[in-house]
Amino acid sequence: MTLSSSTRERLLDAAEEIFAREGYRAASLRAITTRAVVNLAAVNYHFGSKPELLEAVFTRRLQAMNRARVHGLALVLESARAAGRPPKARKLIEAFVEATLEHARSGPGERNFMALVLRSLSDTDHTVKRAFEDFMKPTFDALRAAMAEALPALAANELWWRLQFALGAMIRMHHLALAAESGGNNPSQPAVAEAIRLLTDFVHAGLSAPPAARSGHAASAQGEPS
Amino acid sequence: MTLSSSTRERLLDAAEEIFAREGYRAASLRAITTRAVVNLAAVNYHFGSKPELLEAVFTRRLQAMNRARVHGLALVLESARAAGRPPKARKLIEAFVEATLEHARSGPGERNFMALVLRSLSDTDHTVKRAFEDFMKPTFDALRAAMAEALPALAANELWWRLQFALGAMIRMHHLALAAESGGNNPSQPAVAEAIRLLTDFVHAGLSAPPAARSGHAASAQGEPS
DNA sequence: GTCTATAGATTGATAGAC
DNA sequence: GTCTATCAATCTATAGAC
Repeated sequence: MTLSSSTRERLLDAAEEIFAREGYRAASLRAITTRAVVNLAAVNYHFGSKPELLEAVFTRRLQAMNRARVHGLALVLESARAAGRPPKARKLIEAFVEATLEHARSGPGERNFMALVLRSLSDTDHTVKRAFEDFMKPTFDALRAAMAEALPALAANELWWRLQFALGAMIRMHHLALAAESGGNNPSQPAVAEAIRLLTDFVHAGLSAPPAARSGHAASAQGEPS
Repeated sequence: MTLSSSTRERLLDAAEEIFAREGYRAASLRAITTRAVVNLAAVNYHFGSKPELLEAVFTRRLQAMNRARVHGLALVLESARAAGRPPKARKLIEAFVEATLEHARSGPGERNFMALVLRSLSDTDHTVKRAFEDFMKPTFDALRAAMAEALPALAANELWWRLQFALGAMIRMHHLALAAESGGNNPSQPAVAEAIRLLTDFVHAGLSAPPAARSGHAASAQGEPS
């Protein structure tokens, strides 16, 4: 933890790291302030409370992260439009996955933040859920809109679910990569690069599979609530 | 919480439920003993400590759950062998997913336990990780062995990753179903049934996609450590 | 803005009567 | 086996000196 930055930022860095490693609930303000080499009372002075500190950690990096992903999608859409043809599903997946990983590796802070995001995806703590609620949505919507152009044959409901499955596969890869990384046994960089390629293949095949034959009730055509 | 069962079992039931809902760390022994209508000191008397209580919760249902899944796979393998042909990947997926869901719905206790398993998959707490460590492995190995017969063209490494992606998709479906279920807005039973069918389609397409063209280094042919 | 000191609540665990 | 009572540790948050 560099002492050159302000107390406020050192607190955000330390919180990001410890929330990611220990989880929101298990992380104590004492551990965070100690890591930040800052007085315990500074949290209350600068942020007010522990929940507000978590919120500040999120808002600091969310914009940049989502912008990187949506930008990656936009590039693919643009070049497809310029060529007068629909975008390719595979290109969109690659853009999304690569933008995410590239951003997550752009610095140590971003790396910690990615770990925190991953954790938060399955954290059921009330505070975490609320702070994280609107995070995936704009990005997911952008992905869905782009993918709808690439796969016009899919019903809205079917596309929604397939994208959720794709997200699940992607999240699992991140989990395994992160666990191997911090778990001591180094999976070596090439293995991760290989995994990304395998992920793209898998997800692409799943998304591009022929639409399910409608077996009766078409009532499930509308998207999910959330 | 029925009062007809023993103190020990009422504690296990209550712990299962509250660990699943609040998470291991956030769940207090007071909340658990209150729910079980049992004295606070009973936890220490019957199990010794909080970690040991968690372990007892796991071991109570693990066997039955994994047996149901492995049995589902075995049935498919058997009938394929009887017919003298390799098993179908789709049948294996269906068997695995259905055995899991069927078991998870076989009773209120099993339902809670499934929620706890889901939580534990991404819990980074030391105690939870240790208690959960060897849980997925035997089942995953059975799935991998069966699937290797169905998809002999895939390299071991590639099959390993694809199965992990498939698991990720499955886990995500469970997460969404569970969140919708406990989140008030009822996704209606048919929607979940539809999701299972869509999941099977997605996963099957991903698993059965043609093997990746080996792009140079064949060093990644061995399976992952864990 | 940063510090010390501490309030106030909650936790896991246990001693000892019954 | 079950109870009451309580210890010791830990937590978030805050009051008030500097």
